[in-house]
Amino acid sequence: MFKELDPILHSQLRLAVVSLLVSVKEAEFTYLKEQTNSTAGNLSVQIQKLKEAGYIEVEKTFKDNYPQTLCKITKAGVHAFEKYVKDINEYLNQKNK
Amino acid sequence: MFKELDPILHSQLRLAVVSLLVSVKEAEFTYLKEQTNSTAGNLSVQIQKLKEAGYIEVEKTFKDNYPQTLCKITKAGVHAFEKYVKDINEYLNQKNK
DNA sequence: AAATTATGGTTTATAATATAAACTAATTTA
DNA sequence: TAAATTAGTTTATATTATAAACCATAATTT
Repeated sequence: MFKELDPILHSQLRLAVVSLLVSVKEAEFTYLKEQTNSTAGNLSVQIQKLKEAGYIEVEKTFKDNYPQTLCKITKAGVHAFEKYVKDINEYLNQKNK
Repeated sequence: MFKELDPILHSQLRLAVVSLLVSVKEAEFTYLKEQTNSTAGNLSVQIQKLKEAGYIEVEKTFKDNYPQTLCKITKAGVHAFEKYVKDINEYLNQKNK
């Protein structure tokens, strides 16, 4: 009845990041930091974990002389997100059947 | 944009328990254990936390000579659950606006 | 040009969490 | 009466999330 919730996504900040990347397709570190209201340290760690899980790709370049970390979601990331949405909805909707 | 997710409810087992109690209104420990596929230890701890948060009420009685732990949701619990559902939906729906 | 501040992060330390394992206490069964 | 079952609780541990501290380079100020 209650399916296991993907522990990679069942984390407030990682879920927010993936949620953003699903719609945006590509985003900078600073953009994600602003949108999620997170600290740089926390975001850095969670981006690493999402990368290790294969849910996002991270590209490090330079922009206007400053380092730039670009994140984009992978197919696995999209699939995992969609599954998470389905799974958690069984917890949220009264139609727990 | 992304609201804080109530840390009491943003936990797989506690969310499952509250989700059940919202519809069932009252349930035994053993019923919750079966429905959530949890271990007794884990469930015991999470029930304590939900009780401390004021989200559920716990009544301990005896039934057929065995101890029986009855849980029912409180008004605060219902409100918190409804808020959590609203809040996490902003993470789940692409209409992040 | 030296010192200071800002940018864009990473690494480390810590506190909180989730979970399983071990335990308790009473009851039932063999 | 010994073993197993029921219904939990407590304790220990491993994982997490998070903030604090740190690092390197660039830009700015004096």
